[in-house]
Amino acid sequence: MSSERVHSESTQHVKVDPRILDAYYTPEAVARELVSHLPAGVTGAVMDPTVGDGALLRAVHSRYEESVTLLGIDVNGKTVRNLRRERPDWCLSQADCLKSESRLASKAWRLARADLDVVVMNPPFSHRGGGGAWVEFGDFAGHVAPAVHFLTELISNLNPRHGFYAILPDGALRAERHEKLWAEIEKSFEVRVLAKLRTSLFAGARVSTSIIHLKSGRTIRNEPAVLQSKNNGSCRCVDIVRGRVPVHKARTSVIKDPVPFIHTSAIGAAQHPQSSDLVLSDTTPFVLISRVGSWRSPRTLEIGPVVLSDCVIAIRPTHRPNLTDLFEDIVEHESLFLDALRGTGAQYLTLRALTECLQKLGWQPRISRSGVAPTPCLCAAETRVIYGSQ
DNA sequence: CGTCTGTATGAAGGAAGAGA
DNA sequence: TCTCTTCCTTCATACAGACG
Repeated sequence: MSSERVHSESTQHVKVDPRILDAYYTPEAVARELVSHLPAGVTGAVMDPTVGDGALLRAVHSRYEESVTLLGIDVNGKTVRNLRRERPDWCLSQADCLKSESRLASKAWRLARADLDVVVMNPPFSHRGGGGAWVEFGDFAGHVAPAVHFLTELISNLNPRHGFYAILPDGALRAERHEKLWAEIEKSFEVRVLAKLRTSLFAGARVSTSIIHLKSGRTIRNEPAVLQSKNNGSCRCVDIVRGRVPVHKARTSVIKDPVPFIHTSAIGAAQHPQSSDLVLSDTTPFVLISRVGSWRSPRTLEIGPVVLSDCVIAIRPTHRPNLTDLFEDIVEHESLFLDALRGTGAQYLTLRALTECLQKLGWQPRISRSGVAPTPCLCAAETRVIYGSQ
């Protein structure tokens, strides 16, 4: 996972300077899983640019035995020296693959540039506090997480016949800041998620990860189909409102005039904590769903006002009689929302992902501010909305 | 008055770590 | 070991003050 890995037993993790990276080894089981996805006819060079204790290359060797040449690079000199003693037949170099001068000086990199079959990799993951690196790729320029930085450097400089097989955190694949970069990558690479890994595979970490494959060639995306949903011909506009009040603030606020506070654990069952910030209160009716954590059955809430926790999202139909239709649509197509829940750590639903889900169901969502009265919709349907006085 | 720069605030994404 | 809550970080926008 990390180019800062220290040689030791696999499956253990070693904390390095937390301002830089957490270092984890690739567990043998994960290495075998990744290698099982490689094609049968690999006969040339296979490279791991963050070789660490060599788990990935060992898995490659046990599958292809002597038919492949193994190249490994790691930024940590001690790691490379230890591995050289263990595996004198591998070509191992100490270099920083993120720096062109450093990698160009290494023998393993030069051999990989000349002729390469496959890259297997488990790059350093992003983590809290990491601002990321500035990356330029095609028309994309921006800050990306370390794992994505690594991947971008490699796909920009190597051309393996069978492509790149990488273990990446969900954040690397799903974060909105990477969205444009992936769109750019998919212009010239076929990108496939081969497997999703369990969150507990890396000892000491809780990360959602996947094995992905990038191969030269354009990805053809299927247009998302609009699913069948109830449509009575009326206005299908809905407001998406993300709650704004963190739980800890709700607890410490001064009581003025208690307003029900709605948190994930209280979906459908309003609580009365200490908060009463009427400015942040939202007008029902709406369908409540949780934003962070696992998917819970949505609930409708028809009596307001309420204060929404920042962990929940309210979906409010502009045409009030549509509340039941909206609720039933969400319940019926729950799998759509389950698929949209992603995250390296906890799972969460982004407003964009939610918007796409609702669009697939034939709704016309727009993102509204919490605590602000709903404005009439601009759709063609002739419906009038009256809130508050009903 | 318009522009530039610095600061405050808000919105949203996202991961650590507590607790079950 | 896994789930879920808490709340941190980043980015965007609004606002205020300095300056020409």
